Amino acid sequence: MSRSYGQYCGLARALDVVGDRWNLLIVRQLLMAPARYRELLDGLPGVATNLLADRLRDLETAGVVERRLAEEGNAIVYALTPWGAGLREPVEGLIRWSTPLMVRGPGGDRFRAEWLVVALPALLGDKPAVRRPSTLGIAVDGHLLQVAATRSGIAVSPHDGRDLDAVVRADASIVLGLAAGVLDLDDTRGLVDIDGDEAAVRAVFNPPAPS
Amino acid sequence: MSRSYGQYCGLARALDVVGDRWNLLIVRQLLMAPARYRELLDGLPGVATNLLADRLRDLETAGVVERRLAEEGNAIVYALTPWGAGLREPVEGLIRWSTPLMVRGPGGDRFRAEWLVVALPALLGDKPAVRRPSTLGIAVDGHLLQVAATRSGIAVSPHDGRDLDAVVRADASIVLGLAAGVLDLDDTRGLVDIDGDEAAVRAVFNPPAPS
DNA sequence: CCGCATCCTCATGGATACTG
DNA sequence: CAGTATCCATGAGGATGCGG
Repeated sequence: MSRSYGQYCGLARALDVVGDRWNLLIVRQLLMAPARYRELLDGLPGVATNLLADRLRDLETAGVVERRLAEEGNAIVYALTPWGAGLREPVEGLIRWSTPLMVRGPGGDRFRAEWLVVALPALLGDKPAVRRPSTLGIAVDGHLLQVAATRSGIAVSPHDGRDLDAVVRADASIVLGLAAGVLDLDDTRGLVDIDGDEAAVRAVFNPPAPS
Repeated sequence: MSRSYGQYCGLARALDVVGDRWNLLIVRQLLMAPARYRELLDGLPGVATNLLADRLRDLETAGVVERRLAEEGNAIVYALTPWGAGLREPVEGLIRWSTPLMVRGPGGDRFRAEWLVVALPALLGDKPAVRRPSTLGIAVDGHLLQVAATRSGIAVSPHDGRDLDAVVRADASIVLGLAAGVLDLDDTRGLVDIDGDEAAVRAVFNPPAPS
Protein backbone atom coordinates (compact mmCIF):
# COMPACT_ATOMS: atom_id res chain seq x y z
CA MET A 1 0.00 0.00 0.00
CA SER A 2 1.26 3.42 -0.81
CA ARG A 3 1.93 6.23 1.56
CA SER A 4 -1.14 7.73 3.22
CA TYR A 5 -1.95 11.38 2.71
CA GLY A 6 -2.47 11.64 6.47
CA GLN A 7 -5.47 13.91 6.02
CA TYR A 8 -8.77 13.43 7.80
CA CYS A 9 -10.75 14.13 4.62
CA GLY A 10 -13.05 11.74 2.82
CA LEU A 11 -11.40 12.28 -0.54
CA ALA A 12 -7.90 11.76 0.86
CA ARG A 13 -8.95 8.57 2.68
CA ALA A 14 -10.72 7.27 -0.42
CA LEU A 15 -7.53 7.89 -2.41
CA ASP A 16 -5.48 6.19 0.29
CA VAL A 17 -7.46 3.07 -0.66
CA VAL A 18 -8.04 3.36 -4.42
CA GLY A 19 -5.73 6.20 -5.47
CA ASP A 20 -2.73 4.06 -6.30
CA ARG A 21 -1.95 3.48 -9.93
CA TRP A 22 -4.08 0.71 -11.55
CA ASN A 23 -6.44 0.37 -8.60
CA LEU A 24 -9.47 2.02 -10.17
CA LEU A 25 -8.85 0.23 -13.45
CA ILE A 26 -8.94 -3.07 -11.59
CA VAL A 27 -12.23 -1.94 -10.06
CA ARG A 28 -13.48 -1.12 -13.57
CA GLN A 29 -12.78 -4.68 -14.68
CA LEU A 30 -14.55 -6.14 -11.67
CA LEU A 31 -17.55 -3.84 -12.11
CA MET A 32 -18.22 -5.77 -15.32
CA ALA A 33 -18.08 -9.16 -13.65
CA PRO A 34 -15.97 -11.19 -11.21
CA ALA A 35 -12.82 -12.34 -12.97
CA ARG A 36 -9.87 -14.67 -12.72
CA TYR A 37 -6.31 -13.40 -12.46
CA ARG A 38 -5.60 -14.14 -16.10
CA GLU A 39 -8.74 -12.34 -17.25
CA LEU A 40 -7.65 -9.28 -15.28
CA LEU A 41 -4.22 -9.35 -16.92
CA ASP A 42 -5.90 -9.53 -20.34
CA GLY A 43 -8.38 -6.76 -19.58
CA LEU A 44 -5.69 -4.44 -18.19
CA PRO A 45 -3.19 -4.13 -21.03
CA GLY A 46 0.02 -2.59 -19.79
CA VAL A 47 -0.13 -3.75 -16.19
CA ALA A 48 2.85 -5.65 -14.81
CA THR A 49 1.91 -8.94 -13.25
CA ASN A 50 3.65 -8.20 -9.98
CA LEU A 51 1.74 -4.93 -9.70
CA LEU A 52 -1.55 -6.65 -10.35
CA ALA A 53 -0.81 -9.15 -7.61
CA ASP A 54 0.23 -6.35 -5.22
CA ARG A 55 -2.85 -4.27 -5.94
CA LEU A 56 -5.23 -7.20 -5.54
CA ARG A 57 -3.69 -7.91 -2.17
CA ASP A 58 -4.01 -4.25 -1.14
CA LEU A 59 -7.62 -4.05 -2.30
CA GLU A 60 -8.47 -7.28 -0.53
CA THR A 61 -6.91 -6.02 2.72
CA ALA A 62 -8.85 -2.77 2.40
CA GLY A 63 -12.13 -4.61 1.90
CA VAL A 64 -12.75 -3.51 -1.68
CA VAL A 65 -12.09 -6.88 -3.34
CA GLU A 66 -12.59 -10.43 -2.15
CA ARG A 67 -11.23 -13.74 -3.39
CA ARG A 68 -13.76 -16.44 -4.03
CA LEU A 69 -13.50 -20.04 -5.04
CA ALA A 70 -14.96 -20.51 -8.50
CA GLU A 71 -17.91 -22.81 -8.83
CA GLU A 72 -15.92 -25.35 -10.79
CA GLY A 73 -13.64 -26.48 -8.04
CA ASN A 74 -10.42 -24.81 -7.02
CA ALA A 75 -9.98 -21.79 -9.28
CA ILE A 76 -9.76 -18.37 -7.60
CA VAL A 77 -12.09 -15.59 -8.71
CA TYR A 78 -11.79 -11.95 -7.73
CA ALA A 79 -14.95 -9.97 -7.06
CA LEU A 80 -15.92 -6.64 -5.56
CA THR A 81 -17.33 -6.56 -2.06
CA PRO A 82 -20.59 -4.62 -1.65
CA TRP A 83 -18.55 -1.62 -0.51
CA GLY A 84 -16.24 -1.99 -3.48
CA ALA A 85 -19.21 -2.09 -5.83
CA GLY A 86 -20.12 1.33 -4.40
CA LEU A 87 -17.25 2.70 -6.47
CA ARG A 88 -19.49 2.47 -9.53
CA GLU A 89 -20.84 5.94 -8.85
CA PRO A 90 -17.51 7.84 -8.74
CA VAL A 91 -16.14 5.71 -11.58
CA GLU A 92 -19.13 6.59 -13.74
CA GLY A 93 -18.66 10.22 -12.80
CA LEU A 94 -15.07 10.14 -14.03
CA ILE A 95 -16.18 8.43 -17.24
CA ARG A 96 -18.75 11.17 -17.89
CA TRP A 97 -16.13 13.81 -17.10
CA SER A 98 -13.73 12.24 -19.59
CA THR A 99 -16.03 12.73 -22.59
CA PRO A 100 -13.92 15.56 -24.07
CA LEU A 101 -10.90 13.25 -23.88
CA MET A 102 -12.70 10.42 -25.67
CA VAL A 103 -14.33 12.18 -28.61
CA ARG A 104 -10.85 12.79 -30.01
CA GLY A 105 -10.71 9.10 -30.82
CA PRO A 106 -8.38 6.30 -29.70
CA GLY A 107 -5.13 7.56 -31.18
CA GLY A 108 -2.61 4.84 -30.42
CA ASP A 109 -4.35 3.58 -27.31
CA ARG A 110 -5.47 0.00 -26.94
CA PHE A 111 -9.20 -0.68 -26.87
CA ARG A 112 -11.44 -3.47 -25.60
CA ALA A 113 -15.10 -3.50 -26.49
CA GLU A 114 -15.89 -4.90 -23.04
CA TRP A 115 -14.97 -1.53 -21.50
CA LEU A 116 -18.14 -0.14 -23.05
CA VAL A 117 -20.09 -2.35 -20.65
CA VAL A 118 -19.07 0.11 -17.93
CA ALA A 119 -18.96 3.29 -20.01
CA LEU A 120 -22.31 3.12 -21.82
CA PRO A 121 -24.52 2.92 -18.71
CA ALA A 122 -22.55 5.85 -17.26
CA LEU A 123 -23.21 7.95 -20.35
CA LEU A 124 -26.77 6.82 -21.06
CA GLY A 125 -27.96 6.77 -17.48
CA ASP A 126 -28.91 10.43 -17.21
CA LYS A 127 -30.94 10.44 -20.43
CA PRO A 128 -34.71 10.80 -20.36
CA ALA A 129 -36.47 7.51 -19.75
CA VAL A 130 -36.87 5.40 -22.85
CA ARG A 131 -40.28 5.50 -24.44
CA ARG A 132 -40.66 1.77 -24.90
CA PRO A 133 -38.60 -1.27 -23.95
CA SER A 134 -36.17 -2.47 -26.59
CA THR A 135 -32.94 -4.37 -26.99
CA LEU A 136 -30.21 -3.05 -29.23
CA GLY A 137 -27.01 -4.60 -30.44
CA ILE A 138 -23.85 -2.49 -30.55
CA ALA A 139 -21.31 -3.87 -32.99
CA VAL A 140 -17.92 -2.33 -32.39
CA ASP A 141 -14.41 -3.60 -33.00
CA GLY A 142 -15.69 -7.04 -34.02
CA HIS A 143 -17.63 -7.56 -30.79
CA LEU A 144 -21.37 -7.44 -30.23
CA LEU A 145 -22.80 -5.90 -27.08
CA GLN A 146 -26.43 -5.62 -26.17
CA VAL A 147 -28.19 -2.64 -24.62
CA ALA A 148 -31.41 -3.61 -22.90
CA ALA A 149 -33.51 -0.49 -22.38
CA THR A 150 -36.48 -0.80 -20.07
CA ARG A 151 -38.53 1.72 -18.19
CA SER A 152 -36.53 0.92 -15.05
CA GLY A 153 -33.16 1.59 -16.63
CA ILE A 154 -30.52 0.57 -19.11
CA ALA A 155 -28.37 -2.54 -18.87
CA VAL A 156 -25.34 -3.19 -21.07
CA SER A 157 -23.69 -6.59 -21.40
CA PRO A 158 -22.08 -8.83 -23.99
CA HIS A 159 -24.69 -10.19 -26.37
CA ASP A 160 -26.26 -13.34 -24.97
CA GLY A 161 -27.99 -14.48 -28.16
CA ARG A 162 -31.41 -12.99 -27.57
CA ASP A 163 -33.38 -11.29 -30.35
CA LEU A 164 -32.35 -7.71 -31.09
CA ASP A 165 -34.66 -4.96 -32.31
CA ALA A 166 -31.75 -3.31 -34.10
CA VAL A 167 -28.00 -3.46 -34.49
CA VAL A 168 -25.82 -0.34 -34.57
CA ARG A 169 -22.37 -0.62 -36.13
CA ALA A 170 -19.90 2.22 -35.63
CA ASP A 171 -16.46 3.07 -34.32
CA ALA A 172 -16.08 3.23 -30.56
CA SER A 173 -15.56 7.00 -30.57
CA ILE A 174 -18.82 7.47 -32.48
CA VAL A 175 -20.73 5.19 -30.09
CA LEU A 176 -19.32 7.10 -27.13
CA GLY A 177 -20.13 10.47 -28.68
CA LEU A 178 -23.68 9.37 -29.35
CA ALA A 179 -24.11 7.99 -25.84
CA ALA A 180 -22.70 11.16 -24.29
CA GLY A 181 -25.00 13.33 -26.38
CA VAL A 182 -22.22 15.29 -28.07
CA LEU A 183 -23.05 13.65 -31.40
CA ASP A 184 -26.46 12.84 -32.80
CA LEU A 185 -27.54 10.29 -35.36
CA ASP A 186 -28.40 12.87 -37.97
CA ASP A 187 -24.87 14.31 -37.93
CA THR A 188 -23.17 10.95 -38.32
CA ARG A 189 -24.66 9.65 -41.55
CA GLY A 190 -22.18 7.34 -43.19
CA LEU A 191 -20.38 6.70 -39.90
CA VAL A 192 -23.18 4.72 -38.29
CA ASP A 193 -24.75 1.66 -39.86
CA ILE A 194 -28.17 0.78 -38.45
CA ASP A 195 -29.71 -2.59 -39.19
CA GLY A 196 -33.28 -3.04 -37.99
CA ASP A 197 -35.68 -0.75 -36.17
CA GLU A 198 -34.15 2.73 -36.30
CA ALA A 199 -36.80 4.11 -33.95
CA ALA A 200 -35.57 1.74 -31.25
CA VAL A 201 -32.07 3.13 -31.74
CA ARG A 202 -33.30 6.69 -31.44
CA ALA A 203 -35.16 5.82 -28.27
CA VAL A 204 -31.82 4.98 -26.61
CA PHE A 205 -29.33 7.26 -28.36
CA ASN A 206 -31.65 10.18 -27.91
CA PRO A 207 -30.52 13.07 -30.07
CA PRO A 208 -30.05 16.29 -28.06
CA ALA A 209 -33.12 18.51 -28.18
CA PRO A 210 -32.68 21.13 -30.93
CA SER A 211 -32.05 24.58 -29.56
CA MET B 1 2.82 14.20 -16.20
CA SER B 2 3.07 10.54 -15.43
CA ARG B 3 2.96 7.68 -17.87
CA SER B 4 -0.31 7.21 -19.73
CA TYR B 5 -2.24 3.99 -19.34
CA GLY B 6 -2.52 3.84 -23.11
CA GLN B 7 -6.10 2.60 -22.93
CA TYR B 8 -8.95 4.04 -24.97
CA CYS B 9 -11.27 4.01 -21.96
CA GLY B 10 -12.87 7.02 -20.30
CA LEU B 11 -11.73 6.04 -16.84
CA ALA B 12 -8.14 5.46 -17.96
CA ARG B 13 -8.02 8.78 -19.81
CA ALA B 14 -9.53 10.62 -16.85
CA LEU B 15 -6.87 9.08 -14.62
CA ASP B 16 -4.18 10.03 -17.13
CA VAL B 17 -5.19 13.63 -16.30
CA VAL B 18 -6.13 13.58 -12.60
CA GLY B 19 -4.88 10.20 -11.39
CA ASP B 20 -1.44 11.32 -10.30
CA ARG B 21 -0.80 11.69 -6.61
CA TRP B 22 -2.10 14.98 -5.14
CA ASN B 23 -4.01 15.98 -8.25
CA LEU B 24 -7.52 15.35 -6.96
CA LEU B 25 -6.63 16.91 -3.62
CA ILE B 26 -5.57 20.06 -5.44
CA VAL B 27 -8.92 19.96 -7.21
CA ARG B 28 -10.63 19.60 -3.83
CA GLN B 29 -8.95 22.79 -2.62
CA LEU B 30 -9.97 24.68 -5.74
CA LEU B 31 -13.55 23.41 -5.55
CA MET B 32 -13.84 25.48 -2.38
CA ALA B 33 -12.54 28.66 -4.00
CA PRO B 34 -9.73 29.92 -6.22
CA ALA B 35 -6.53 30.08 -4.21
CA ARG B 36 -2.99 31.39 -4.18
CA TYR B 37 0.02 29.08 -4.22
CA ARG B 38 0.64 29.62 -0.53
CA GLU B 39 -2.96 28.88 0.38
CA LEU B 40 -2.73 25.62 -1.55
CA LEU B 41 0.42 24.66 0.35
CA ASP B 42 -1.37 25.38 3.62
CA GLY B 43 -4.51 23.48 2.64
CA LEU B 44 -2.56 20.44 1.43
CA PRO B 45 -0.50 19.39 4.45
CA GLY B 46 2.17 16.93 3.41
CA VAL B 47 2.65 18.06 -0.16
CA ALA B 48 6.19 18.94 -1.26
CA THR B 49 6.44 22.39 -2.77
CA ASN B 50 8.08 21.15 -5.97
CA LEU B 51 5.33 18.59 -6.45
CA LEU B 52 2.64 21.22 -6.03
CA ALA B 53 4.30 23.36 -8.69
CA ASP B 54 4.64 20.35 -11.01
CA ARG B 55 1.02 19.29 -10.57
CA LEU B 56 -0.32 22.79 -11.11
CA ARG B 57 1.61 22.98 -14.36
CA ASP B 58 0.28 19.56 -15.45
CA LEU B 59 -3.29 20.49 -14.57
CA GLU B 60 -2.98 23.79 -16.37
CA THR B 61 -1.63 22.09 -19.50
CA ALA B 62 -4.48 19.57 -19.38
CA GLY B 63 -7.07 22.34 -19.11
CA VAL B 64 -8.27 21.53 -15.59
CA VAL B 65 -6.75 24.56 -13.84
CA GLU B 66 -6.06 28.08 -15.02
CA ARG B 67 -3.83 30.81 -13.63
CA ARG B 68 -5.42 34.18 -13.16
CA LEU B 69 -4.10 37.51 -12.06
CA ALA B 70 -5.64 38.47 -8.73
CA GLU B 71 -7.72 41.60 -8.64
CA GLU B 72 -5.23 43.39 -6.45
CA GLY B 73 -2.47 43.70 -8.98
CA ASN B 74 0.15 41.08 -9.68
CA ALA B 75 -0.59 38.10 -7.46
CA ILE B 76 -1.30 34.77 -9.17
CA VAL B 77 -4.49 32.92 -8.35
CA TYR B 78 -5.25 29.34 -9.37
CA ALA B 79 -8.80 28.41 -10.31
CA LEU B 80 -10.63 25.51 -11.93
CA THR B 81 -11.71 25.82 -15.54
CA PRO B 82 -15.37 24.97 -16.23
CA TRP B 83 -14.28 21.48 -17.25
CA GLY B 84 -12.19 21.16 -14.09
CA ALA B 85 -15.17 22.17 -11.99
CA GLY B 86 -16.97 19.20 -13.53
CA LEU B 87 -14.82 17.03 -11.27
CA ARG B 88 -17.10 17.96 -8.39
CA GLU B 89 -19.40 15.06 -9.22
CA PRO B 90 -16.82 12.23 -9.10
CA VAL B 91 -15.08 13.88 -6.12
CA GLU B 92 -18.36 13.98 -4.22
CA GLY B 93 -18.94 10.36 -5.17
CA LEU B 94 -15.60 9.36 -3.66
CA ILE B 95 -16.40 11.35 -0.52
CA ARG B 96 -19.71 9.54 -0.11
CA TRP B 97 -17.97 6.23 -0.72
CA SER B 98 -15.41 7.02 1.98
CA THR B 99 -17.97 7.28 4.78
CA PRO B 100 -16.94 3.97 6.39
CA LEU B 101 -13.36 5.24 6.45
CA MET B 102 -14.35 8.51 8.12
CA VAL B 103 -16.67 7.36 10.90
CA ARG B 104 -13.64 5.72 12.56
CA GLY B 105 -12.44 9.20 13.44
CA PRO B 106 -9.32 11.15 12.54
CA GLY B 107 -6.70 8.98 14.25
CA GLY B 108 -3.43 10.78 13.73
CA ASP B 109 -4.47 12.49 10.52
CA ARG B 110 -4.41 16.24 10.09
CA PHE B 111 -7.72 18.01 9.74
CA ARG B 112 -8.91 21.35 8.34
CA ALA B 113 -12.46 22.50 8.95
CA GLU B 114 -12.50 24.03 5.46
CA TRP B 115 -12.53 20.52 3.96
CA LEU B 116 -16.09 20.18 5.24
CA VAL B 117 -17.07 22.84 2.73
CA VAL B 118 -16.65 20.17 0.05
CA ALA B 119 -17.66 17.13 2.10
CA LEU B 120 -20.93 18.33 3.64
CA PRO B 121 -22.73 19.15 0.38
CA ALA B 122 -21.65 15.75 -0.96
CA LEU B 123 -23.14 13.98 2.05
CA LEU B 124 -26.23 16.15 2.49
CA GLY B 125 -27.07 16.50 -1.17
CA ASP B 126 -29.06 13.31 -1.55
CA LYS B 127 -31.23 13.93 1.49
CA PRO B 128 -34.93 14.68 1.09
CA ALA B 129 -35.59 18.34 0.42
CA VAL B 130 -35.54 20.48 3.49
CA ARG B 131 -38.94 21.44 4.80
CA ARG B 132 -38.20 25.11 5.27
CA PRO B 133 -35.25 27.41 4.54
CA SER B 134 -32.80 27.84 7.39
CA THR B 135 -29.20 28.72 8.08
CA LEU B 136 -27.16 26.64 10.48
CA GLY B 137 -23.74 27.18 11.98
CA ILE B 138 -21.39 24.22 12.29
CA ALA B 139 -18.76 24.80 14.96
CA VAL B 140 -15.95 22.29 14.59
CA ASP B 141 -12.30 22.45 15.50
CA GLY B 142 -12.54 26.11 16.45
CA HIS B 143 -13.97 27.18 13.10
CA LEU B 144 -17.52 28.20 12.25
CA LEU B 145 -19.09 27.12 8.97
CA GLN B 146 -22.56 27.93 7.77
CA VAL B 147 -25.01 25.61 6.06
CA ALA B 148 -27.64 27.49 4.10
CA ALA B 149 -30.54 25.13 3.38
CA THR B 150 -33.08 26.28 0.82
CA ARG B 151 -35.61 24.46 -1.27
CA SER B 152 -33.23 24.62 -4.21
CA GLY B 153 -30.33 23.00 -2.39
CA ILE B 154 -27.74 23.20 0.33
CA ALA B 155 -24.74 25.52 0.30
CA VAL B 156 -21.85 25.24 2.75
CA SER B 157 -19.29 28.00 3.26
CA PRO B 158 -17.29 29.68 5.99
CA HIS B 159 -19.55 31.77 8.18
CA ASP B 160 -19.98 35.23 6.70
CA GLY B 161 -21.55 36.85 9.74
CA ARG B 162 -25.20 36.45 8.88
CA ASP B 163 -27.80 35.46 11.45
CA LEU B 164 -27.94 31.76 12.23
CA ASP B 165 -31.06 29.84 13.23
CA ALA B 166 -28.95 27.42 15.23
CA VAL B 167 -25.35 26.43 15.91
CA VAL B 168 -24.24 22.80 16.10
CA ARG B 169 -21.00 22.05 17.95
CA ALA B 170 -19.47 18.59 17.60
CA ASP B 171 -16.35 16.72 16.55
CA ALA B 172 -15.74 16.42 12.83
CA SER B 173 -16.39 12.66 12.85
CA ILE B 174 -19.79 13.23 14.47
CA VAL B 175 -20.71 15.95 12.00
CA LEU B 176 -19.73 13.68 9.11
CA GLY B 177 -21.63 10.73 10.55
CA LEU B 178 -24.74 12.86 10.95
CA ALA B 179 -24.45 14.28 7.46
CA ALA B 180 -23.95 10.82 5.97
CA GLY B 181 -26.96 9.48 7.84
CA VAL B 182 -25.05 6.78 9.70
CA LEU B 183 -25.60 8.63 12.99
CA ASP B 184 -28.70 10.41 14.12
CA LEU B 185 -29.15 13.20 16.62
CA ASP B 186 -30.98 11.03 19.14
CA ASP B 187 -28.06 8.59 19.36
CA THR B 188 -25.45 11.28 19.90
CA ARG B 189 -26.74 13.02 23.02
CA GLY B 190 -23.81 14.46 24.90
CA LEU B 191 -21.63 14.49 21.77
CA VAL B 192 -23.56 17.21 19.96
CA ASP B 193 -24.25 20.62 21.44
CA ILE B 194 -27.12 22.47 19.78
CA ASP B 195 -27.60 26.16 20.44
CA GLY B 196 -30.79 27.67 18.96
CA ASP B 197 -33.60 26.16 16.96
CA GLU B 198 -33.22 22.40 17.17
CA ALA B 199 -35.96 21.86 14.60
CA ALA B 200 -33.86 23.73 12.04
CA VAL B 201 -30.99 21.36 12.77
CA ARG B 202 -33.21 18.31 12.32
CA ALA B 203 -34.48 19.68 9.02
CA VAL B 204 -30.92 19.47 7.65
CA PHE B 205 -29.38 16.55 9.56
CA ASN B 206 -32.45 14.48 8.90
CA PRO B 207 -32.44 11.41 11.12
CA PRO B 208 -32.85 8.19 9.13
CA ALA B 209 -36.44 6.99 9.03
CA PRO B 210 -37.02 4.45 11.84
CA SER B 211 -37.30 0.90 10.53
C1' DC C 1 7.50 37.54 2.45
C1' DC C 2 5.73 34.77 -2.20
C1' DG C 3 6.34 31.57 -6.01
C1' DC C 4 8.64 28.55 -7.47
C1' DA C 5 13.48 25.65 -9.08
C1' DT C 6 17.35 22.50 -7.71
C1' DC C 7 19.40 18.81 -5.44
C1' DC C 8 19.50 14.54 -3.15
C1' DT C 9 17.67 10.21 -1.11
C1' DC C 10 14.65 6.57 -1.06
C1' DA C 11 10.16 4.36 -2.06
C1' DT C 12 7.34 2.90 -5.93
C1' DG C 13 6.41 1.42 -10.60
C1' DG C 14 7.57 -1.32 -14.77
C1' DA C 15 9.59 -5.14 -17.53
C1' DT C 16 11.13 -9.62 -17.57
C1' DA C 17 12.40 -14.06 -15.79
C1' DC C 18 11.20 -17.60 -12.95
C1' DT C 19 8.58 -21.05 -9.78
C1' DG C 20 4.89 -24.10 -7.34
C1' DC D 1 -2.43 -20.86 -14.38
C1' DA D 2 -1.39 -17.86 -10.73
C1' DG D 3 1.36 -15.66 -9.03
C1' DT D 4 7.07 -14.36 -7.00
C1' DA D 5 11.57 -12.63 -7.49
C1' DT D 6 14.71 -9.56 -9.41
C1' DC D 7 16.56 -5.56 -11.38
C1' DC D 8 16.43 -0.98 -13.10
C1' DA D 9 14.07 3.51 -14.19
C1' DT D 10 11.10 6.87 -12.41
C1' DG D 11 8.71 9.62 -9.24
C1' DA D 12 7.74 11.19 -4.41
C1' DG D 13 9.38 13.65 -0.28
C1' DG D 14 12.24 16.80 2.14
C1' DA D 15 15.61 20.51 2.50
C1' DT D 16 17.26 24.39 0.63
C1' DG D 17 18.29 28.16 -2.76
C1' DC D 18 16.97 32.18 -5.25
C1' DG D 19 14.92 35.95 -7.93
C1' DG D 20 11.12 39.33 -7.57
